[in-house]
Amino acid sequence: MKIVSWNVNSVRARIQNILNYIKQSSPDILMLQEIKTENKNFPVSDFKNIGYESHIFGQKSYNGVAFLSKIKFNKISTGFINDKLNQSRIIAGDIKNKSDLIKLINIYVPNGNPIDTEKYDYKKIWLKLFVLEVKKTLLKNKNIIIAGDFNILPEEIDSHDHTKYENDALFKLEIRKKFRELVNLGFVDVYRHLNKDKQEYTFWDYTAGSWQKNNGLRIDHFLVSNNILNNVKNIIINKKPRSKIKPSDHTPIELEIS
DNA sequence: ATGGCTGAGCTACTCAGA
Repeated sequence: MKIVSWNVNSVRARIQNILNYIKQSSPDILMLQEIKTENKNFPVSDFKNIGYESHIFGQKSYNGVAFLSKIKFNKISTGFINDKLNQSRIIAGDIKNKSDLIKLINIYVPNGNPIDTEKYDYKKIWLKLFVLEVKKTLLKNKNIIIAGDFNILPEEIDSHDHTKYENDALFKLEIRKKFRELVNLGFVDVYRHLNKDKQEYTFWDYTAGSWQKNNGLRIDHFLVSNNILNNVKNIIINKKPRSKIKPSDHTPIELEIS
């Protein structure tokens, strides 16, 4: 089964790129972040026409997450944490994989910049609530996949120049500690697990020729719980969509499980 | 390079992104 996570930076502005990507890559499940639209304006029929059901947690202008899926989802929920600002940042649902029931949690973590503002406090509180809720969820289901735009650079190797990010909400030590805390509940950062020293990115800023210079960041991640780590076959950062006309600033990360 | 693009909402310009 192929499960993909992609921050598309507006589902409506990106519809043709997304449809092209799906036709080439044919994921079983596509987890979208930053759809930037309300449920009623989500292009459900465009995806239905190529065989995908939509499960949407939208918001006007900002944020918003969704699942596109060829397979059936159960128990879709949009209230995973009590988001203090009522922003649409998490959608979760259960899927059947052979005899396993797997909970998929699709997240768009707050950016948190600049760090001397309430935006940074919101990111910290959000992460705290999220870690607490994942810990509770693990007691009920040991099979969990968390994927999405984490807005966290886990280590120095995950950016083109970590010295520029020491006082950035993506790389502040206390934020990276929250990421470690989440992993230490019993997860594996799949990309880093299978690529110990490789320096690849999932995001390149639109400005300053970042893409051309490969000045990127690895901030989109797949965390798989230890119980299903043996099911992981492969993980790939697919850079092709970032090279297209009118791209998202993020590119898809693709997980293959058995 | 001290935010240099981009999208949404709206229809001039701000907010947000990372």
